[in-house]
Amino acid sequence: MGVHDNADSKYIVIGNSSFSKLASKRPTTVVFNESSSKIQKYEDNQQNIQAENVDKGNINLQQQRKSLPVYKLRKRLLEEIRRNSTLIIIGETGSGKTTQIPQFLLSSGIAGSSGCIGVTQPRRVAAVSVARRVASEQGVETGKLVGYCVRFEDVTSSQTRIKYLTDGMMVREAMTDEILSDYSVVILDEAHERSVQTDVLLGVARRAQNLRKLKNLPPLKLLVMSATMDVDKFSKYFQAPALYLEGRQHPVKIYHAVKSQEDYAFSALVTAFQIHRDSPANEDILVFLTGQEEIEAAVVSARQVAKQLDGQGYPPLKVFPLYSALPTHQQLEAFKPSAPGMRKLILSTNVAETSVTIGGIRHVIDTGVVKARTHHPTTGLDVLRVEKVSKAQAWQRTGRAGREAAGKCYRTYTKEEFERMKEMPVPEIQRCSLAGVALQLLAIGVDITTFDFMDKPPKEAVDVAVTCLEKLGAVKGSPPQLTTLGRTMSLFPLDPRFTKVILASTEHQCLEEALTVVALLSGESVFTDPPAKRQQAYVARSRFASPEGDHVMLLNVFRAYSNTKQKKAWCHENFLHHRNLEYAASVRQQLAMLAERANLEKASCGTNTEQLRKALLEGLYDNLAELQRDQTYITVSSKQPVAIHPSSTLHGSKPSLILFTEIVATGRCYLRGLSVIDSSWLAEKGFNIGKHD
DNA sequence: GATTGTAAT
Repeated sequence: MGVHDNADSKYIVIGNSSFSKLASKRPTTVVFNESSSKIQKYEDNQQNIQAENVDKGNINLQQQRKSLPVYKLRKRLLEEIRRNSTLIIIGETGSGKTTQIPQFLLSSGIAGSSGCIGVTQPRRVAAVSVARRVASEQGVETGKLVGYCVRFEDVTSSQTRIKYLTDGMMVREAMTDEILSDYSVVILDEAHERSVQTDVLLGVARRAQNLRKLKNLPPLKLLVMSATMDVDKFSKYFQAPALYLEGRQHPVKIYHAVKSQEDYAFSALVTAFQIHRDSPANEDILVFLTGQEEIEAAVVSARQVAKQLDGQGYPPLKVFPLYSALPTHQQLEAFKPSAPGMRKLILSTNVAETSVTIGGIRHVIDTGVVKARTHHPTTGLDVLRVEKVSKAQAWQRTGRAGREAAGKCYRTYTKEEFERMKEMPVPEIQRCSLAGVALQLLAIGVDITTFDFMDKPPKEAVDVAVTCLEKLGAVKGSPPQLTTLGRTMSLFPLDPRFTKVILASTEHQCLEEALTVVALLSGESVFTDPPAKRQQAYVARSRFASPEGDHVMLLNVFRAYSNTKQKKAWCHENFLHHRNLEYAASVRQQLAMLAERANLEKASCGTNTEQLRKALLEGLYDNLAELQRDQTYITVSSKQPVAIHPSSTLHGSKPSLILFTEIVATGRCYLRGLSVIDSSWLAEKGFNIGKHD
C-alpha cells in the first residue's frame, strides 16, 4: 500500500508548483460579480482553420457576401470614400470590411481602371487566407485578379487589381518606389495592432500621398481600418473623418473577481473547474496565461484534477496547451473540435488573442497579464517580464468567447483593477531597437530623426540606432545619409548587424556558414524543449554541441539537417523544430540570392569554424562579455552583470571572452546565442577591451 | 547554476 495507492496522495507529486494548493482540495472558489459594462468594440478578422471549414458548406458565396453588415452600408461607404482622400474606418468583428471593401472599390470604379488596391495585414496567414477567400468570391484563380504577396511567396500577376500583402512587404516596396506608384488605393488593415511595420507604413503612405499631390500625379486614396479605441488618434494624425461599421458578434457577459487574487494562474484554474462543474458539455474554455513553463505546469495540474473528477458525472475534460513555440502538430490538437459530450480546456499565451482562433470557445478566463518585451536603448538590454494587459487587450480576450454564440468572460481581477489598466498597450515602435527601421526609412528617403511617427519612439532609441548604423558604415553625415554599403545593407531583410556579418564574412572566406547561421538566428529557435523530456532533449542536442559555442552548434545542426532525407522523423528524434528549420532554410535561400546579387564571393570555411566566429565579430562587436576574477561575467560595453543562459551549450563552461546574439533580462540578465572569442582578434581589429589585470 | 510573449522583411 504505497503512497500512490491512495487516491488523494497522487496529487502530492505535483510538488513545487503553486497548483498543489488546487490538488489538495482546499475549498477554494473565486467569486465573480457580473459586470455592468457592455462589451466594447474590438477588432478581429483573422481567417483561420475553423472559418475555412465553415465556408466549405455549399452556401452561395454571393448570398453570404450580401448578408455581411458592411453590405448594407455600401452606398454610404462609397460616397465617403469618394469624398475623402483619406478615411478612417472603424470596423467591428465580423463586419466583412477586409474582404468586401476592396471588392466594392473595384466594382464601383473608385480604384480607377488601372492600379492596384493594396490591403496590408500584420500577419502572413491573414494576407494569404483573405486573398484566397476574395479570389473565390470573385470566381477567379488566386494570383490573377486577386492575389497576395508575402515573404517567399508572390502570388500576383500583371492582371492583379486587389493585392493583399503584409505591411512589411509594402514597406519593402516603398524602398524602391517611395510614392507607391503601383497603387491607386492603399488600405492599412488592423492598424490598431500597431506593429512596427504598420507604424512605419502609416507615415510612409501618408508621405506618398502628399508627394503624389505635390508632383501632380494620380492621387493615392488611403483607408485606415482600425478598432474603436484608437479612432481619435488616427483621425488626428491623418486629419481625416472616421466611419463606423457595425459588426456581427455575439454578446459576452463579463464577470470580475470580487476580491483581488494573489495567484492569477491558480485562480484561473479554480475558475476553470467552477465553469466545468456548472456548464453544459461542449462549451469549451480558453484561459490566457503568460508563458510556456507556466502553461505546461498548469496543464499538468489541470489534467490531474480532471482525472480525479473522472466518473463523477462531469463531462470528460481534455486539456491542451497552446503557445507559438509548440510544434505544429501539437497546436493542431487544440484546434480539433471536441467530441459531443466532451469539453476542451485550452491554456494559451496571447497567441489566442489575435493570431489564431479556436472554435467552440464559450468561456474565456482572462488573468489580466501578458509577457511583454521592452528594449532599453541606452543599455542595449531587452527586458521580458509579466505585465498587466491594457483595457484594449482585455476586450480583445473577452471577444474570444463570443465568436460562435453568446459567451462569458471571467476576469480574475477586480473591476477596480480593470479600471486602473492603461487604455492601450505601448506601441511596439516605442519598445524595440530601431536600427533596422532607421535603415529602411533612409532607403525610402526619410530621415528617422525627423520622421513624423504617430507615436514618436524615445529620442535615445533613435540616436542609438543612427550611431549603430554609423559604426557599421551604413550611414554618415548629419542629417544621416545612406552610404553605398548602407544601400546594399538595406536590401537584406535582417537586423543591420546581421547583414554586416554576412557582408564581412567574405573577408574570412565563410559566406556559406555566415548565411546559415544568420538565417537560423533571424528565426525562432530550432530546438524543441518539451518540459517532460528535458533530459532526453539535452542528450539529443549534445551530439551537435561545440566547445566553440552556440553558433557553431547551429551550423552543425543545419549541416546535419541538410544531409538528411527523412527530415521530419529526424527532427523528432533529435528534438529539433522541423517547421523552424524549414523556415530557416527558406531564409537562407533568400539571403544567398541577395548575396549573389551583391556579388559576394562564395566561400566556405569547412571545418575551420574559427573564421565564422571572426565574421560574427564584424557585426556583433558591441555584444561582448568578459569573465571577471570572481568567475562572473560583465558586458564589455556597459559593464552590466550578466550570466550565460542555461540553454546555451557554453552554460557551465567559463571562456574568458564571449560574443552574444541577444541579451534578455528575465529572472536574471541572460546572454543567449554565444560564441567563444579570442581577445587577440580584437587587437587585430583595433578594438580595445579593458582587461582587469 | 538553472530557462525563451507575439508577429514580420
